[in-house]
Amino acid sequence: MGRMADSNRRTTSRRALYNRLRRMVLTLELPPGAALSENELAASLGVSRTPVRESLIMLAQDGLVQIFPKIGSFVSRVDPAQVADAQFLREAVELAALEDLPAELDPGVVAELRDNLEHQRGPELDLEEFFTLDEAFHQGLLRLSGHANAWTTVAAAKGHLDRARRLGLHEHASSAAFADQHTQIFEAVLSGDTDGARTAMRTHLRAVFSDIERIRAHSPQLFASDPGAVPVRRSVAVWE
Amino acid sequence: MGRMADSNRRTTSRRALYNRLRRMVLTLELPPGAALSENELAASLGVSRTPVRESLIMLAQDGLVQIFPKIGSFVSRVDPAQVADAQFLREAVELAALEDLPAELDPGVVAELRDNLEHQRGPELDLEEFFTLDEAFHQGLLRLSGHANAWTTVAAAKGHLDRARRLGLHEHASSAAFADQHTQIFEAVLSGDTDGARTAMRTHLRAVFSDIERIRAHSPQLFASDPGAVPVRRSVAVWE
DNA sequence: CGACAAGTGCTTGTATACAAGTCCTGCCCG
DNA sequence: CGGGCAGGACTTGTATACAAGCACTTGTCG
Repeated sequence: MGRMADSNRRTTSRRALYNRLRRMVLTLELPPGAALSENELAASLGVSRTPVRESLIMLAQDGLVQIFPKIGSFVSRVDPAQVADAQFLREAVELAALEDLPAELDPGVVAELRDNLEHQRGPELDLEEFFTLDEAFHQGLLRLSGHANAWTTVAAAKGHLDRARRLGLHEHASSAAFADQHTQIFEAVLSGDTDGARTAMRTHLRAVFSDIERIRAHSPQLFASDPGAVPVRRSVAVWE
Repeated sequence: MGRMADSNRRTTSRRALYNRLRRMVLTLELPPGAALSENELAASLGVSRTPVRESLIMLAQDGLVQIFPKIGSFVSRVDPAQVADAQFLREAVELAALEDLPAELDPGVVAELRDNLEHQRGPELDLEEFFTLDEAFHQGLLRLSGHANAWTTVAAAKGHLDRARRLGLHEHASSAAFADQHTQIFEAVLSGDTDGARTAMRTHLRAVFSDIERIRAHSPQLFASDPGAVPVRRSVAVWE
């Protein structure tokens, strides 16, 4: 997350573009490897190259876009190394948060989490909806431990991980299993069983991770083999 | 760390500026709160506004610079909340890494760490030198656990923490005490005493943190009180 | 027929001009 | 003397023009 760089009321078009493109990248609407032409984007969005270009630079800073000078800009492929890093980091942070839980849990957040879990069991659950709930659940746990802001830092480094997870959810909706794991974690937290919560969390996060490995074998073209490799320019390019 | 966004051989002037300004911000050569005029920078560096501006946008994305539209760009003040976040994150990651140490430690890295610690005890130690050694020491520990890359992610979020630490080191050189703590951690790692290493690490990191709190009371103007507050434009501005 | 080379169209990088907003200064008027 | 308002000097935001480089296409020559 860009950590709210400008922070001003007036929304500049660069910022709007950044948010929009970022969402499109994270939701895979812009798939890994997709070419992002500054000219095309500018024309289709009705602005000049400048704000487009600057928003791409911001996304590149997030690691979500790669800019090759004089060649082109591309949605970065999911980098397994970065996914692993983000996974390790996330596990470390979430487990540390569980160790840091106060004796008295914030009842508001607890209620919110309970509500969240109930929704997760909903029968007709859109993948995007589940993803949002999942995100909110984990963030809620961090808020319980008083480290809400740390989540935004983790979220910033989580771009590659999130895209990989989304790929996993797209392929086989295993949301029910994840919902069960969430419930297990939550109940351990409520009963004050820190060790149990940590174990359940570890199990959960590793399940997510192995899901990703499976996906990688299945759709290798979305992953980067050599991070330095330059994508070929769409020659005959089916592309739309 | 910008995670090497372009990754190409040819160094663009934007990238050079980014690296240069970034270093200046992190070393406090550009102190928190300093105004960064695109025009001034461009003129003094002999380039146009474009690369200057774009490098500032990258720094803003890192949270090291704040851009207020139509008002100005400023080196961001050290945000205590972000420092605390980075501290929590760092502790979580480094402790998790200690739990992840392999049975057989890489002898090359071990030798490197031993060498590093020896240098830390050097009599005439520049603050910058100590800081570099400190950084290398912690990174080395992460490499031992096989999570070298996770360090770069942590480093990216560590900007505010690092600047606060540097402030602390500037005020009273307590490097000797830190060197002792480093040695204690290292020896616990070598002897396979995971719990001892974790305890020592926790003690060490918290000592660093309390150092920061002390500095904040001492030099509050370098810290942000209200993160959303807009700096006043230098009116008569002593400024240089 | 094959290989090489100029050409063409794309890309991003940089420079510059202008637009729009903010803040301070100083004049003018009550 | 004090208040208000206009102007100017600064800021960043956006648009546009041109420069430089890469990749493919195509024509030409051996």
